[in-house]
Amino acid sequence: MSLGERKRKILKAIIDEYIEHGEPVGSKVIAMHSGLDLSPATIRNEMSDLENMGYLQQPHVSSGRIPSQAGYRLYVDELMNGHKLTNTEIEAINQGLQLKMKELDELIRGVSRVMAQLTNYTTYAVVSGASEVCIRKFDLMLVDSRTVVVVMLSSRHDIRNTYLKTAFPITEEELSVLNRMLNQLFTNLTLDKIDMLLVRRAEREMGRLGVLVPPIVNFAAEVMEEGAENNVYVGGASRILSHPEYRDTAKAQKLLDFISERKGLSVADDEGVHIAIGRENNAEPLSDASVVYGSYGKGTPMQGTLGIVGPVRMDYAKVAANLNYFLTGLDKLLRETFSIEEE
Amino acid sequence: MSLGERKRKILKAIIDEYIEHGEPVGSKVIAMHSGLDLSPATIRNEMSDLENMGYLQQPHVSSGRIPSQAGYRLYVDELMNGHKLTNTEIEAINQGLQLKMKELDELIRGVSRVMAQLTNYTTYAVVSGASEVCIRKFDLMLVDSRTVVVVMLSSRHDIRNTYLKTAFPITEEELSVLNRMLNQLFTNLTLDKIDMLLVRRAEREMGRLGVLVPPIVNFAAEVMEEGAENNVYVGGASRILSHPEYRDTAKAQKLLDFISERKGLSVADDEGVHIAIGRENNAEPLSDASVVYGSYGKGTPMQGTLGIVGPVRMDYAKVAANLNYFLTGLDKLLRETFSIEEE
DNA sequence: ATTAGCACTCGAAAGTCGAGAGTGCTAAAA
DNA sequence: TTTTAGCACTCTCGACTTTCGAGTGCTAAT
Repeated sequence: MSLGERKRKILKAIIDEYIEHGEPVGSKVIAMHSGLDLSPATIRNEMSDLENMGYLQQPHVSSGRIPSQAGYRLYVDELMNGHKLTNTEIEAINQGLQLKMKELDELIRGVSRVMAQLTNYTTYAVVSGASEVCIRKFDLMLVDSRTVVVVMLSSRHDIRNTYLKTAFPITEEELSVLNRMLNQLFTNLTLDKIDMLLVRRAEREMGRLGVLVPPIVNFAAEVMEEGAENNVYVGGASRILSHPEYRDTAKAQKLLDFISERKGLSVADDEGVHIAIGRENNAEPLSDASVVYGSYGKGTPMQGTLGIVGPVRMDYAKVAANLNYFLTGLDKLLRETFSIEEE
Repeated sequence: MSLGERKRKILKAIIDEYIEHGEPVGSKVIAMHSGLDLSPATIRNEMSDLENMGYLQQPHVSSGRIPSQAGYRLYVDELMNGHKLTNTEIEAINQGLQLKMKELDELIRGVSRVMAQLTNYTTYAVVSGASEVCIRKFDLMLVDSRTVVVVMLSSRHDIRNTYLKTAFPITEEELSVLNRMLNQLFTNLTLDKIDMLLVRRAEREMGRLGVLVPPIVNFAAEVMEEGAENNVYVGGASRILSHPEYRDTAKAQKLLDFISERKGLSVADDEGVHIAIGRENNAEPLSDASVVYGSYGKGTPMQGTLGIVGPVRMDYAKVAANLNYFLTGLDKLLRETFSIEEE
């Protein structure tokens, strides 16, 4: 059953109005401000129809209507205007993007923070785990004669480090031998290719520095394991507090806790911005929240999803437009960084 | 004017009771549960005195008393019982400490998270800036023929990295020359010792790899600058929401915003646990919050302060005991790591 | 010095009431 | 057939009142 043009216009006007003001909207306001030249009574009839069709609902009989989740869905799919980014927004996004490109491993953390600032909603970024993680490079540095810092670069472009203490002093020369050996034996191997035999062999070959091998390999294994998992960052957690639908602290906390759990957040792996409204999120704590999300960096080792979480009454047009622009920019930067040519 | 023993006992009983239940306490409860063998009427007289002395206050005339900030101060200084850590707490702390000792630069972030989990309050950790920061080591890695990762280790034991792209392919050999040169020229220099002449000279000497010198030195300068600043991490931001005094979202947000500002938080540099109650914090947004904080790692490059922020009605005994134990453990670990012997 | 007794105060919860916004329905107008 | 004016009706919201009870301060007796 498809809606007539007039019903669509009225529905759109109601939702626009409700998104802006957050209060049930009555027939009078729509009659006046919608541009349609109709009396409140006519609007009322149409509203009644829209309610029967499931697009609107009435908190109580003597109050205006608010959109149902189905109503929002239709709005998002077919009714809402594209939001034209303001210059301020564009500038803020561009600036946000430049911020952290220097330090790739901090990038995503920063991105989710910037996006939170931009939209005033809580955001999350999921860095997708890769199935085949390996260590690209080991690098050992001597801090003092008995302290070694091990830096390793994974195929996911994580750079991780760990400190090791030795019982005896070691020299730069010894260390560089160990360094070379680690890079020969343990780079570009996925976790399942590293077995105890290999570790033993390395240990034996290295003489007295052999004791360093197991802790280093262990740490490497940890890095690889973590690299295989999705990694989630949350930005602007406290921002949901500024929205009236989360005036109730318990509700706010439930949502925040769920997000901080870092599980069950929507992940995209195709182009474009996705919107999940209320119960469309298949997670109970999100049943009265909406998530706007999209994928970035597809094809690069840093691919992932950036999402914005807010109340169902959210300015979808604006948020989606912002996210879209942000994603496009981020994508471009990542492609340049990882030298992926457009085909 | 010093308090008689009986008044002290009554005051202690009142504050204990109030901390536990959060509601104004009346004379009856104290008469029954305080162990003192006195009638409510007597208690009332004493309470009246205590109010005149400024240790208690009455929300309204027909309600029980609550402690004033001065009352809490006295309680904290002289009245409260030491809290004996439970086995569960000890275990949780020990586990929390081991968690991240491997990765020093992640350590403090982790510490503040663990402490938040432990106490169910919002926490912060300030890593003190050092006045004389320098780069200890540079380390260059070739990711692919035109991408270099620069890793640098600062005297603050920050390990930071940045990605550089070159217009032309470079070899391992070239890179190791650059690496050696950077380590010779730019390590162990504070920021004020690095001038353009030095950079120019290095640039010239390096031939075609010279173009890499300025961005690397710039980044190093950034790292040094940041190392001179205090660095603040916040843990468990959403936890204040679980305390009834922050049922009011606006209030909660004001406090959270202040903490996230990362400025004006109390820093300690002597032994032991400090407690600042309400307006004792010299920051307006903290005027009805309390901060329990203490210093760790004194003498190591990672020294700083760990603090817990909560409502004035806080279980000081428990929080202080937990923090104290945590700080001691952390301190010990840091001293071992940085090989500082006890004198 | 302590305590029982009692009048008093005041906040919180429940109840009452009128105003106003908004509806649905009906009958007239277009 | 569609639209609209008119009107009775519903229900929330805020203001006001009432009731209840916890807790007090004071007085007089112990």
